Amino acid sequence: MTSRRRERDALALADQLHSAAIHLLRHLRKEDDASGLSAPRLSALSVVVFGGPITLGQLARAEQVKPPTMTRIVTGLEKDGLVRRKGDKRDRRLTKIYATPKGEKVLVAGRARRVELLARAVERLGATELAELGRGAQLLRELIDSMRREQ
Amino acid sequence: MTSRRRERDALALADQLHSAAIHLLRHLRKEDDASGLSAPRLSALSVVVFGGPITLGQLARAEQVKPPTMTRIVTGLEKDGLVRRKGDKRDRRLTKIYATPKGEKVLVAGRARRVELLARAVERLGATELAELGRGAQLLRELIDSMRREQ
DNA sequence: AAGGTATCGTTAGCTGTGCTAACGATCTCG
DNA sequence: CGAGATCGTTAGCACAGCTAACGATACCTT
Repeated sequence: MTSRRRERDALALADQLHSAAIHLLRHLRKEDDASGLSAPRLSALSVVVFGGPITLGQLARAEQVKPPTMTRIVTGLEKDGLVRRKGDKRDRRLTKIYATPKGEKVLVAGRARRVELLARAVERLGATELAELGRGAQLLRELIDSMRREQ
Repeated sequence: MTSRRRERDALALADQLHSAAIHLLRHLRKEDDASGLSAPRLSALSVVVFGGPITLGQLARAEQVKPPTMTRIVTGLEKDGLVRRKGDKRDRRLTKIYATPKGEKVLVAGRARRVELLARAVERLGATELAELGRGAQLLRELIDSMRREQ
């Protein structure tokens, strides 16, 4: 029965991916700390910087988080001057989040520091492995997107 | 300069992996919650179940966490009857952690539920993509191991 | 044998992230 | 105008991560 085998493979792979994600983040968290930004803040700031002005609710959805959680993340970023809140003129229920110049700078610097460890490890790979891992990352992203759509 | 390009590729890849890990865990956390076990507890329980009796310190190192953190994780698992502490006869400073039968059962059930969402998504892949993603997962694990060995 | 040092696990206390419930403010639509 | 929907915030809970400090135990050197 080949479907049995497929299912077992899928389960084993899912488990490996889960475990890898946990351990990867534990390593990178140390680098995040060096920049003074936690992983969730860095991730949210990244969305704001690259996704332009965005409402808090949209940001929460983008980060797969409930609004109260995003409120505090944004508050933390704002306290550090990386982001600022601005009410929407049209709909005054909305809070738009803008990246400050400092926020953009810190993001770039933080990102470089954050991925340095991982990038150093990546650089030790051969060209073939680099391509294979890149393909894996792409597939993983697509997988996550498909999970989100299914929900 | 080809090294420039390599560096840029490595950085972009590191960034993708980081982002993917964050979003993957956010999705799976919902399934973890359904089993009553958080991701760190599930991960620690898994090590105990499959890694046999183990000291708290070894468990902390295996999970890339400081001892006080592991103390609380184990306390939570013990309170749920999934694990039990037992002093080592030889070296009475050590606390050995044992999985209970209930712990083993819960791990299996929790794991199945946890990876179901991810496995469903994985099963939608073609055979080629499945193999590619498997290769990516393997490389990622090796990458993490090499990061751990580095420092 | 004894005393100093090292190791192990725990406790205490801080920060940050996640949630739900409830609320006030605002918009929308009948 | 008023009822209901939507948005962000506040309050309060649980958990996970850390450092610092401590008691208990083991080890080692004298």
